[in-house]
Amino acid sequence: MRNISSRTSTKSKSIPTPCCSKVGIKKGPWTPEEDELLANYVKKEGEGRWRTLPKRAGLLRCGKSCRLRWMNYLRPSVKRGRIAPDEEDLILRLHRLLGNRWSLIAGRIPGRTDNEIKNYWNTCLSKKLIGQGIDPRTHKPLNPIPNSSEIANAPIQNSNPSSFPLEEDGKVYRAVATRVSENFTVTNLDQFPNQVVGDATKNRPNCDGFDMGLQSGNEEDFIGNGNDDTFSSFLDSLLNENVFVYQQQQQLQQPNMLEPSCQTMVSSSQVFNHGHIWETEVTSSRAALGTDNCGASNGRPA
DNA sequence: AAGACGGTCAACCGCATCACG
DNA sequence: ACGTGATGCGGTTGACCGTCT
Repeated sequence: MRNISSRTSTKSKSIPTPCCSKVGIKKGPWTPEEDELLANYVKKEGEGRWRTLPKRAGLLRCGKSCRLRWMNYLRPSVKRGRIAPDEEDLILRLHRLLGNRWSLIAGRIPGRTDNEIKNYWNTCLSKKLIGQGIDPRTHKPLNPIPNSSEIANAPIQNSNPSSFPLEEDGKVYRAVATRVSENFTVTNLDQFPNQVVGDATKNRPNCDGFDMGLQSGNEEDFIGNGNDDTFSSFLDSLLNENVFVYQQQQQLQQPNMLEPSCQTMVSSSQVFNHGHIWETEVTSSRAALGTDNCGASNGRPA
């Protein structure tokens, strides 16, 4: 990680913006003095009220800039340094499950920010996947081999779905999973605010090419209130299942490509799943809205 | 030695959602 | 129900730095 102080004396960007266009509002890299002012103020007064914070803290910055600086750099819980191999593995699996939901992914990796993970993905991981012949958006082979694509494109069926009420960061999630014969297909990992379920399909973040489908917010499917433990354990199980299928696809395409850490996980998944083939199909937002170019249909079959 | 090039990452931008009156 | 300000999120930009030629 580059030392921030080496960048603090650089020229500020000068493009005017709606929130920073006021005369006297500073832009560009933060100086150590500004960092200290902000950190001291937030430690003393707490987070929030970002709009008025700069004035109260004696900073010539807009509130957005202050919030970003605190969240991505100054917060004590922010972990600096290189992404560890196990973190990278986790990012890969979470991205396969969640798509470009950087804040959700970051929420599962202690000390890492969404910005950091997003940067790491865009600069390192996506290129690494492309180099391995894998589409970083879909996590499927760029040039599918028929046999392997059979796994990747296992039919999504909708008989007897089970809903998983989940909650994280104060938001409620729903994952609808369907077990069909030997295949377990997660057909929906839905997110919606607890209070406005009906708006769940509006403006979902970019799914970035996932094979997306989204069940419209149907409150009858929702079973009670979940908690973070439920979400964690469910997501963990998804991750374990997901890595198994992921490695299966990779093995079919490039048999000698597995890294040692992944091989270990595959073994455990195989034991856990009693040799069954598991498929995880995670769906996300924008396709369901008809506002992206993912080319996906509107959710699961009825 | 120096310019070109590419990678990295902090910061900015626009937009959507939330909260509240 | 509606309007408005605050907050949060993902995409993009551009400066810095190391490596290559």
